[in-house]
Amino acid sequence: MNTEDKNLKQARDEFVAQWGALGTQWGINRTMAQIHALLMTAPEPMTTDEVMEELQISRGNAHTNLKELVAWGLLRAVVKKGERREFFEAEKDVWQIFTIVARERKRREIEPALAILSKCAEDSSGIKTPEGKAFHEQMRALEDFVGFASKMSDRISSMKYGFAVQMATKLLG
Amino acid sequence: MNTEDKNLKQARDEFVAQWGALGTQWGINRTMAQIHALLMTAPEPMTTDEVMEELQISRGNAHTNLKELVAWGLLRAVVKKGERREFFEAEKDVWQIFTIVARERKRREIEPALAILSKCAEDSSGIKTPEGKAFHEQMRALEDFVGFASKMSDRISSMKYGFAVQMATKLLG
DNA sequence: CCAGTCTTTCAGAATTTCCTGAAAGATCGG
DNA sequence: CCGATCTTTCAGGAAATTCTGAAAGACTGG
Repeated sequence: MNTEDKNLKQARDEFVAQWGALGTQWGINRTMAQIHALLMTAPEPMTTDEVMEELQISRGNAHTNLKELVAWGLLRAVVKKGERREFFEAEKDVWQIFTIVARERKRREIEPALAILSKCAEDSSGIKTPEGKAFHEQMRALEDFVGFASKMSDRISSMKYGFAVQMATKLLG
Repeated sequence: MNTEDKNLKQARDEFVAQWGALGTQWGINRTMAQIHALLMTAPEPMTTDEVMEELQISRGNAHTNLKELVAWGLLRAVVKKGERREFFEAEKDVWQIFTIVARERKRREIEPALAILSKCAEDSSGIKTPEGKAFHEQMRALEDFVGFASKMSDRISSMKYGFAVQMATKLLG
Protein backbone atom coordinates (compact mmCIF):
# COMPACT_ATOMS: atom_id res chain seq x y z
CA MET A 1 0.00 0.00 0.00
CA ASN A 2 1.40 3.38 -0.94
CA THR A 3 1.75 6.42 1.26
CA GLU A 4 -1.39 8.17 0.11
CA ASP A 5 -3.52 5.12 0.73
CA LYS A 6 -1.96 4.77 4.16
CA ASN A 7 -2.69 8.38 4.98
CA LEU A 8 -6.25 7.97 3.86
CA LYS A 9 -6.72 4.82 5.89
CA GLN A 10 -5.31 6.56 8.92
CA ALA A 11 -7.54 9.60 8.51
CA ARG A 12 -10.58 7.44 8.00
CA ASP A 13 -9.81 5.23 11.00
CA GLU A 14 -9.40 8.36 13.06
CA PHE A 15 -12.76 9.63 11.88
CA VAL A 16 -14.50 6.34 12.65
CA ALA A 17 -12.96 6.12 16.12
CA GLN A 18 -13.70 9.72 17.06
CA TRP A 19 -17.18 9.72 15.61
CA GLY A 20 -17.90 6.59 17.59
CA ALA A 21 -16.74 8.21 20.80
CA LEU A 22 -18.86 11.23 20.00
CA GLY A 23 -21.91 9.04 19.47
CA THR A 24 -22.07 8.49 23.21
CA GLN A 25 -22.59 12.22 23.76
CA TRP A 26 -25.40 12.12 21.25
CA GLY A 27 -27.22 9.30 22.98
CA ILE A 28 -26.29 6.89 20.22
CA ASN A 29 -24.27 3.84 21.00
CA ARG A 30 -20.68 3.72 19.99
CA THR A 31 -21.00 0.91 17.48
CA MET A 32 -23.89 2.52 15.69
CA ALA A 33 -21.98 5.76 15.32
CA GLN A 34 -18.87 3.91 14.15
CA ILE A 35 -20.75 1.98 11.52
CA HIS A 36 -22.35 5.16 10.33
CA ALA A 37 -18.96 6.88 10.10
CA LEU A 38 -17.47 3.91 8.32
CA LEU A 39 -20.17 3.74 5.70
CA MET A 40 -20.42 7.47 5.20
CA THR A 41 -16.82 7.36 4.08
CA ALA A 42 -16.91 4.07 2.20
CA PRO A 43 -16.37 4.31 -1.55
CA GLU A 44 -18.52 1.20 -2.03
CA PRO A 45 -21.40 -0.45 -0.15
CA MET A 46 -20.19 -2.94 2.44
CA THR A 47 -21.37 -6.30 3.76
CA THR A 48 -21.98 -7.27 7.36
CA ASP A 49 -18.77 -9.32 7.33
CA GLU A 50 -16.71 -6.42 6.08
CA VAL A 51 -18.09 -4.18 8.79
CA MET A 52 -17.38 -6.82 11.44
CA GLU A 53 -13.84 -7.20 10.18
CA GLU A 54 -13.15 -3.49 9.92
CA LEU A 55 -14.51 -2.59 13.35
CA GLN A 56 -13.59 -5.84 15.09
CA ILE A 57 -17.05 -6.47 16.43
CA SER A 58 -19.32 -9.49 16.67
CA ARG A 59 -21.84 -10.52 14.07
CA GLY A 60 -24.78 -9.87 16.37
CA ASN A 61 -23.60 -6.39 17.17
CA ALA A 62 -22.93 -5.54 13.54
CA HIS A 63 -26.26 -6.91 12.46
CA THR A 64 -28.31 -5.14 15.10
CA ASN A 65 -26.75 -1.78 14.49
CA LEU A 66 -26.85 -2.02 10.72
CA LYS A 67 -30.57 -2.72 10.92
CA GLU A 68 -31.08 0.09 13.37
CA LEU A 69 -29.34 2.51 11.02
CA VAL A 70 -31.52 1.28 8.17
CA ALA A 71 -34.58 1.87 10.36
CA TRP A 72 -33.42 5.44 10.95
CA GLY A 73 -32.97 5.89 7.22
CA LEU A 74 -29.28 6.66 7.52
CA LEU A 75 -28.36 3.50 5.62
CA ARG A 76 -29.95 1.67 2.73
CA ALA A 77 -29.68 -2.05 2.10
CA VAL A 78 -28.74 -2.68 -1.51
CA VAL A 79 -28.49 -5.87 -3.51
CA LYS A 80 -25.81 -6.41 -6.08
CA LYS A 81 -26.78 -8.67 -8.91
CA GLY A 82 -25.24 -12.08 -8.69
CA GLU A 83 -24.72 -11.60 -4.93
CA ARG A 84 -26.80 -13.20 -2.26
CA ARG A 85 -25.63 -11.18 0.69
CA GLU A 86 -26.82 -7.72 1.54
CA PHE A 87 -24.71 -4.65 1.06
CA PHE A 88 -25.21 -1.43 2.96
CA GLU A 89 -24.59 2.11 1.81
CA ALA A 90 -24.93 5.36 3.70
CA GLU A 91 -26.91 8.43 2.91
CA LYS A 92 -24.15 10.95 2.28
CA ASP A 93 -26.05 14.15 1.71
CA VAL A 94 -25.62 16.34 4.75
CA TRP A 95 -29.04 17.94 4.58
CA GLN A 96 -30.67 14.53 4.31
CA ILE A 97 -28.67 13.33 7.29
CA PHE A 98 -29.68 16.39 9.24
CA THR A 99 -33.38 16.03 8.53
CA ILE A 100 -33.32 12.34 9.42
CA VAL A 101 -31.60 13.00 12.70
CA ALA A 102 -33.88 15.94 13.44
CA ARG A 103 -36.99 13.86 12.84
CA GLU A 104 -35.72 11.02 14.98
CA ARG A 105 -34.82 13.35 17.81
CA LYS A 106 -38.17 15.01 17.60
CA ARG A 107 -39.85 11.64 17.82
CA ARG A 108 -37.77 10.49 20.78
CA GLU A 109 -37.30 13.71 22.70
CA ILE A 110 -39.89 16.30 21.82
CA GLU A 111 -43.03 14.30 21.32
CA PRO A 112 -42.87 12.37 24.61
CA ALA A 113 -42.18 15.64 26.42
CA LEU A 114 -45.18 17.22 24.80
CA ALA A 115 -47.38 14.31 25.82
CA ILE A 116 -46.30 14.62 29.45
CA LEU A 117 -46.81 18.36 29.51
CA SER A 118 -50.24 18.18 27.93
CA LYS A 119 -51.36 15.58 30.41
CA CYS A 120 -50.04 17.49 33.41
CA ALA A 121 -51.54 20.76 32.18
CA GLU A 122 -54.86 19.01 31.68
CA ASP A 123 -54.77 17.24 35.05
CA SER A 124 -54.10 20.48 36.87
CA SER A 125 -56.48 22.71 34.97
CA GLY A 126 -59.23 22.63 37.56
CA ILE A 127 -57.21 23.29 40.69
CA LYS A 128 -58.12 26.57 42.30
CA THR A 129 -55.41 27.05 44.91
CA PRO A 130 -52.68 29.58 44.13
CA GLU A 131 -50.08 26.82 44.01
CA GLY A 132 -52.25 24.76 41.70
CA LYS A 133 -52.66 27.70 39.39
CA ALA A 134 -48.93 28.34 39.34
CA PHE A 135 -48.27 24.69 38.51
CA HIS A 136 -50.84 24.70 35.76
CA GLU A 137 -49.43 27.88 34.33
CA GLN A 138 -45.91 26.47 34.30
CA MET A 139 -47.09 23.32 32.51
CA ARG A 140 -48.94 25.39 29.97
CA ALA A 141 -45.96 27.62 29.31
CA LEU A 142 -43.74 24.60 28.76
CA GLU A 143 -46.34 22.89 26.62
CA ASP A 144 -46.69 25.95 24.40
CA PHE A 145 -43.00 26.27 23.96
CA VAL A 146 -42.31 22.63 23.24
CA GLY A 147 -45.26 22.48 20.84
CA PHE A 148 -43.85 25.48 19.08
CA ALA A 149 -40.41 23.87 18.85
CA SER A 150 -42.02 20.76 17.46
CA LYS A 151 -43.71 22.69 14.67
CA MET A 152 -40.50 24.53 13.88
CA SER A 153 -38.63 21.30 13.63
CA ASP A 154 -41.15 19.91 11.15
CA ARG A 155 -41.10 23.03 9.13
CA ILE A 156 -37.36 23.18 8.83
CA SER A 157 -36.98 19.46 8.18
CA SER A 158 -39.31 19.65 5.25
CA MET A 159 -37.52 22.55 3.59
CA LYS A 160 -35.35 22.20 0.56
CA TYR A 161 -31.74 22.67 1.52
CA GLY A 162 -31.28 25.75 -0.61
CA PHE A 163 -34.25 27.45 0.96
CA ALA A 164 -33.11 26.67 4.48
CA VAL A 165 -29.67 28.04 3.78
CA GLN A 166 -31.09 31.18 2.25
CA MET A 167 -33.30 31.74 5.22
CA ALA A 168 -30.57 30.99 7.71
CA THR A 169 -28.12 33.23 5.92
CA LYS A 170 -30.51 36.10 6.24
CA LEU A 171 -30.64 35.35 9.93
CA LEU A 172 -26.89 35.22 10.28
CA GLY A 173 -26.28 38.31 8.20
CA MET B 1 -54.86 17.61 53.21
CA ASN B 2 -57.83 18.64 51.07
CA THR B 3 -58.78 17.26 47.66
CA GLU B 4 -57.26 20.06 45.63
CA ASP B 5 -53.94 19.77 47.38
CA LYS B 6 -54.00 16.03 46.82
CA ASN B 7 -54.71 16.47 43.14
CA LEU B 8 -51.90 18.95 42.84
CA LYS B 9 -49.48 16.67 44.63
CA GLN B 10 -50.48 13.83 42.37
CA ALA B 11 -50.09 15.88 39.20
CA ARG B 12 -46.75 17.16 40.34
CA ASP B 13 -45.47 13.71 41.31
CA GLU B 14 -46.54 12.49 37.92
CA PHE B 15 -44.65 15.29 36.24
CA VAL B 16 -41.49 14.62 38.25
CA ALA B 17 -41.60 10.90 37.55
CA GLN B 18 -42.27 11.23 33.84
CA TRP B 19 -39.80 14.02 33.33
CA GLY B 20 -37.19 11.92 35.05
CA ALA B 21 -37.86 8.99 32.74
CA LEU B 22 -37.65 11.32 29.79
CA GLY B 23 -34.30 12.64 30.95
CA THR B 24 -32.72 9.37 29.89
CA GLN B 25 -33.74 10.01 26.28
CA TRP B 26 -32.16 13.41 26.50
CA GLY B 27 -28.82 12.09 27.70
CA ILE B 28 -29.41 13.48 31.16
CA ASN B 29 -29.53 11.17 34.11
CA ARG B 30 -32.81 10.40 35.72
CA THR B 31 -32.10 12.06 39.04
CA MET B 32 -30.94 15.28 37.47
CA ALA B 33 -34.10 15.50 35.40
CA GLN B 34 -36.27 14.69 38.41
CA ILE B 35 -34.67 17.35 40.54
CA HIS B 36 -35.09 19.85 37.76
CA ALA B 37 -38.77 18.94 37.40
CA LEU B 38 -39.27 19.12 41.14
CA LEU B 39 -37.74 22.54 41.48
CA MET B 40 -39.34 23.95 38.35
CA THR B 41 -42.66 23.30 40.00
CA ALA B 42 -41.73 24.18 43.55
CA PRO B 43 -43.46 27.25 44.99
CA GLU B 44 -40.45 27.89 47.22
CA PRO B 45 -36.71 27.19 47.03
CA MET B 46 -35.80 23.82 48.54
CA THR B 47 -32.93 22.43 50.58
CA THR B 48 -30.86 19.35 49.82
CA ASP B 49 -32.65 17.48 52.59
CA GLU B 50 -36.07 18.31 51.21
CA VAL B 51 -35.05 17.09 47.78
CA MET B 52 -33.64 13.88 49.28
CA GLU B 53 -36.84 13.32 51.17
CA GLU B 54 -39.15 14.08 48.27
CA LEU B 55 -37.32 11.93 45.71
CA GLN B 56 -36.12 9.26 48.14
CA ILE B 57 -32.50 9.51 47.09
CA SER B 58 -29.19 9.61 48.91
CA ARG B 59 -27.43 12.72 50.03
CA GLY B 60 -24.54 12.20 47.65
CA ASN B 61 -26.81 11.79 44.69
CA ALA B 62 -28.89 14.83 45.60
CA HIS B 63 -25.82 16.94 46.18
CA THR B 64 -24.04 15.98 42.97
CA ASN B 65 -27.04 16.58 40.77
CA LEU B 66 -28.03 19.83 42.46
CA LYS B 67 -24.53 21.14 41.84
CA GLU B 68 -24.58 19.92 38.27
CA LEU B 69 -27.83 21.74 37.64
CA VAL B 70 -26.34 24.87 39.16
CA ALA B 71 -23.36 24.48 36.84
CA TRP B 72 -25.70 24.29 33.87
CA GLY B 73 -27.45 27.42 35.08
CA LEU B 74 -30.81 25.71 35.43
CA LEU B 75 -30.77 26.21 39.21
CA ARG B 76 -29.54 28.99 41.45
CA ALA B 77 -28.33 28.55 44.99
CA VAL B 78 -29.98 31.10 47.23
CA VAL B 79 -29.40 32.00 50.85
CA LYS B 80 -32.23 32.88 53.16
CA LYS B 81 -31.32 35.22 55.95
CA GLY B 82 -31.07 33.54 59.28
CA GLU B 83 -30.54 30.19 57.55
CA ARG B 84 -27.25 28.42 57.24
CA ARG B 85 -28.18 25.83 54.70
CA GLU B 86 -28.41 26.45 50.99
CA PHE B 87 -31.71 26.64 49.18
CA PHE B 88 -32.09 25.95 45.48
CA GLU B 89 -34.52 27.51 43.07
CA ALA B 90 -35.08 26.78 39.40
CA GLU B 91 -35.01 29.05 36.42
CA LYS B 92 -38.64 28.97 35.34
CA ASP B 93 -38.62 31.06 32.21
CA VAL B 94 -38.99 28.74 29.24
CA TRP B 95 -36.88 30.79 26.88
CA GLN B 96 -34.09 30.93 29.43
CA ILE B 97 -34.31 27.20 29.92
CA PHE B 98 -34.19 26.67 26.19
CA THR B 99 -31.14 28.84 25.64
CA ILE B 100 -29.30 27.20 28.52
CA VAL B 101 -30.00 23.72 27.18
CA ALA B 102 -29.15 24.79 23.64
CA ARG B 103 -25.82 26.22 24.72
CA GLU B 104 -24.96 23.12 26.72
CA ARG B 105 -25.86 20.82 23.87
CA LYS B 106 -23.82 22.87 21.47
CA ARG B 107 -20.86 22.63 23.79
CA ARG B 108 -21.19 18.89 24.26
CA GLU B 109 -22.41 17.76 20.85
CA ILE B 110 -21.65 20.26 18.15
CA GLU B 111 -18.27 21.63 19.11
CA PRO B 112 -16.55 18.25 19.52
CA ALA B 113 -18.01 17.13 16.20
CA LEU B 114 -16.68 20.23 14.53
CA ALA B 115 -13.24 19.63 15.97
CA ILE B 116 -13.16 16.10 14.61
CA LEU B 117 -14.38 17.12 11.20
CA SER B 118 -11.89 19.97 10.90
CA LYS B 119 -9.04 17.71 11.82
CA CYS B 120 -10.07 14.97 9.40
CA ALA B 121 -10.64 17.45 6.59
CA GLU B 122 -7.23 18.95 7.26
CA ASP B 123 -5.47 15.57 7.50
CA SER B 124 -6.91 14.46 4.18
CA SER B 125 -6.49 17.67 2.26
CA GLY B 126 -3.34 16.62 0.45
CA ILE B 127 -4.37 13.17 -0.72
CA LYS B 128 -4.56 12.95 -4.46
CA THR B 129 -6.27 9.59 -5.06
CA PRO B 130 -9.94 9.68 -6.08
CA GLU B 131 -10.93 7.99 -2.84
CA GLY B 132 -8.88 10.45 -0.84
CA LYS B 133 -10.56 13.32 -2.59
CA ALA B 134 -14.00 11.88 -1.96
CA PHE B 135 -13.19 11.46 1.73
CA HIS B 136 -11.86 14.98 2.01
CA GLU B 137 -14.90 16.35 0.24
CA GLN B 138 -17.26 14.49 2.58
CA MET B 139 -15.41 15.81 5.62
CA ARG B 140 -15.54 19.31 4.27
CA ALA B 141 -19.25 19.11 3.53
CA LEU B 142 -19.96 17.89 7.04
CA GLU B 143 -17.66 20.49 8.55
CA ASP B 144 -19.40 23.27 6.65
CA PHE B 145 -22.79 22.11 7.71
CA VAL B 146 -21.97 21.59 11.35
CA GLY B 147 -20.16 24.93 11.49
CA PHE B 148 -23.24 26.54 10.05
CA ALA B 149 -25.48 24.83 12.60
CA SER B 150 -23.18 26.03 15.33
CA LYS B 151 -23.48 29.64 14.24
CA MET B 152 -27.24 29.33 13.96
CA SER B 153 -27.46 27.95 17.44
CA ASP B 154 -25.47 30.89 18.83
CA ARG B 155 -27.53 33.36 16.95
CA ILE B 156 -30.85 32.00 18.08
CA SER B 157 -29.73 31.51 21.68
CA SER B 158 -28.75 35.14 21.96
CA MET B 159 -32.05 36.47 20.64
CA LYS B 160 -34.67 38.05 22.81
CA TYR B 161 -37.64 35.74 23.15
CA GLY B 162 -40.03 38.10 21.45
CA PHE B 163 -37.80 38.44 18.44
CA ALA B 164 -37.31 34.72 18.09
CA VAL B 165 -41.04 34.10 18.22
CA GLN B 166 -41.69 36.81 15.69
CA MET B 167 -39.16 35.32 13.32
CA ALA B 168 -40.36 31.79 13.85
CA THR B 169 -43.95 32.79 13.36
CA LYS B 170 -43.10 34.27 10.02
CA LEU B 171 -41.53 30.93 9.18
CA LEU B 172 -44.52 28.96 10.31
CA GLY B 173 -47.02 31.21 8.65
C1' DC C 1 -35.38 -31.67 -0.93
C1' DC C 2 -30.63 -30.91 0.52
C1' DA C 3 -26.39 -28.47 1.38
C1' DG C 4 -24.45 -24.24 1.58
C1' DT C 5 -24.77 -19.46 2.57
C1' DC C 6 -26.55 -15.59 4.74
C1' DT C 7 -29.64 -13.42 8.38
C1' DT C 8 -31.75 -13.06 12.80
C1' DT C 9 -32.29 -13.72 17.62
C1' DC C 10 -31.14 -13.81 22.36
C1' DA C 11 -29.13 -15.52 26.97
C1' DG C 12 -25.58 -14.38 29.50
C1' DA C 13 -21.02 -11.76 29.87
C1' DA C 14 -18.74 -7.41 29.78
C1' DT C 15 -18.79 -2.70 30.19
C1' DT C 16 -20.43 1.68 31.42
C1' DT C 17 -23.12 4.64 34.14
C1' DC C 18 -25.31 5.86 38.27
C1' DC C 19 -26.24 5.77 43.29
C1' DT C 20 -25.40 4.94 48.17
C1' DG C 21 -23.62 5.67 52.57
C1' DA C 22 -20.18 7.01 55.29
C1' DA C 23 -16.36 9.76 56.35
C1' DA C 24 -13.86 13.94 55.85
C1' DG C 25 -14.03 18.90 55.21
C1' DA C 26 -15.95 23.49 55.77
C1' DT C 27 -18.39 27.05 58.30
C1' DC C 28 -20.52 29.23 62.07
C1' DG C 29 -22.24 30.80 66.67
C1' DG C 30 -21.06 30.91 71.22
C1' DC D 1 -11.46 26.70 70.15
C1' DC D 2 -15.49 23.52 70.36
C1' DG D 3 -19.62 21.44 69.09
C1' DA D 4 -23.17 21.60 65.89
C1' DT D 5 -24.70 21.87 61.34
C1' DC D 6 -24.19 21.69 56.62
C1' DT D 7 -21.38 20.45 52.32
C1' DT D 8 -18.34 17.67 49.61
C1' DT D 9 -16.02 13.61 48.13
C1' DC D 10 -15.49 8.98 46.76
C1' DA D 11 -14.93 3.75 47.11
C1' DG D 12 -17.63 0.20 46.30
C1' DG D 13 -22.23 -1.69 45.06
C1' DA D 14 -26.39 -1.61 41.99
C1' DA D 15 -28.50 -0.90 37.79
C1' DA D 16 -28.68 -0.11 32.99
C1' DT D 17 -26.73 -0.63 28.61
C1' DT D 18 -24.14 -2.84 25.17
C1' DC D 19 -21.74 -6.78 23.09
C1' DT D 20 -20.62 -11.60 22.14
C1' DG D 21 -21.09 -16.04 20.33
C1' DA D 22 -23.69 -19.60 19.21
C1' DA D 23 -27.79 -21.57 17.61
C1' DA D 24 -31.91 -21.31 14.99
C1' DG D 25 -34.19 -19.57 10.94
C1' DA D 26 -34.60 -18.25 6.05
C1' DC D 27 -33.34 -18.40 1.41
C1' DT D 28 -31.22 -20.24 -2.94
C1' DG D 29 -29.19 -23.02 -6.57
C1' DG D 30 -28.78 -27.49 -7.94
